[in-house]
Amino acid sequence: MEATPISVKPPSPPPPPPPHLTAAVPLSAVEPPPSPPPAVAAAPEGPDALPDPTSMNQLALATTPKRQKLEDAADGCKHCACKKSRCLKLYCPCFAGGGYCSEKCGCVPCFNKSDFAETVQTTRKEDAHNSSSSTPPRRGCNCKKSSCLKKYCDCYQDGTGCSLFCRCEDCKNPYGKNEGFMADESKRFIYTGADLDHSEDEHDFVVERSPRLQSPISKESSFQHTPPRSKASSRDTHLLPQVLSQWQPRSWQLSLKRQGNDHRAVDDSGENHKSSSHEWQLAKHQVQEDAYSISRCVQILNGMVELSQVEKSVAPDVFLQPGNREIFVSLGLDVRALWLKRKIQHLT
DNA sequence: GAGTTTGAAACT
DNA sequence: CAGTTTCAAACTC
Repeated sequence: MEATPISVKPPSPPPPPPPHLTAAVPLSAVEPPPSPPPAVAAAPEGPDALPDPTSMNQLALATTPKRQKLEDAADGCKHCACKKSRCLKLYCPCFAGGGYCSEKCGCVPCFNKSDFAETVQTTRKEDAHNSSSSTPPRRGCNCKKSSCLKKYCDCYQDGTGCSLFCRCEDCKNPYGKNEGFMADESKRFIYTGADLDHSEDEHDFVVERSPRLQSPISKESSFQHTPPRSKASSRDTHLLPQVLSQWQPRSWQLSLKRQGNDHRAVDDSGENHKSSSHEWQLAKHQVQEDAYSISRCVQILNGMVELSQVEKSVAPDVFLQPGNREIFVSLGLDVRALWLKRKIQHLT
């Protein structure tokens, strides 16, 4: 999610195109030329055609798709086909992706063009302004019926496994299930604190119910299978530990908020808050540390198709340096291999 | 190609 | 903030 340039859910609607604009430029004038039928994707479809995850990417690349997948083109346009949103709402993948629609889009009418840059900018600006800064960017999917087996699922579509950040139900993502492995004390702490009864003291909740905080990322059992991918997506970031340092699950925020409230409540005693805050910091630090563990790096390494066996055998030496581990994990998928190869060269 | 299903965004 | 509606893509037939 992605590096989400704009708010995912702005609370107020973007304004319609300014009257002067629409008056000066009739809708018909901004309608894109009839778009060619979407190029097609021969991706296997239907429940029976559940992809072999290991061959999925090759298959998608090698065959003519039955339906063109909305993915970034070179110009950043996703080739939408909006009809009602005027491409000024997040329904429009081009708008949501921060780019303009292109001539290849089939959208009508379209105001997400450089011709209407002012309108677009105003809309974005207001969206950003209206959106709550406390709302974390969406991470992972929220599938309920598709079992993460279809492209409705962002994770599946990106060829990534679901993570604990997903809220999917009955997850069967072939790239890696979200099995709710955090259904132990760690989960309660990290993820679903809000599910618990908070009528009791929050400090007890934090300290006593999470005696051993484990990293959701480093716990390898969370991902049943993560095959190599040929496609990288910004949305993959929901799997990356770096997210942990940038994003706090709602429950964390709630927890902190409550701690703040408790703070007022127990201000006189003081110590409780101080110690829980300390515990909190320790726990957070522990998560971040686990996220950059050697085992985590090796896990990522194993899934990298860009590296040879020899390189993979040497790469762990690079991870001996904690700084290297953090860089490696934090790097985007597209440059991770390049960076690692360079490091390996320095070693040898 | 039309109709249905799905999940996210927008709205109430 | 939960429930509903709207929207556009994915999917089925």
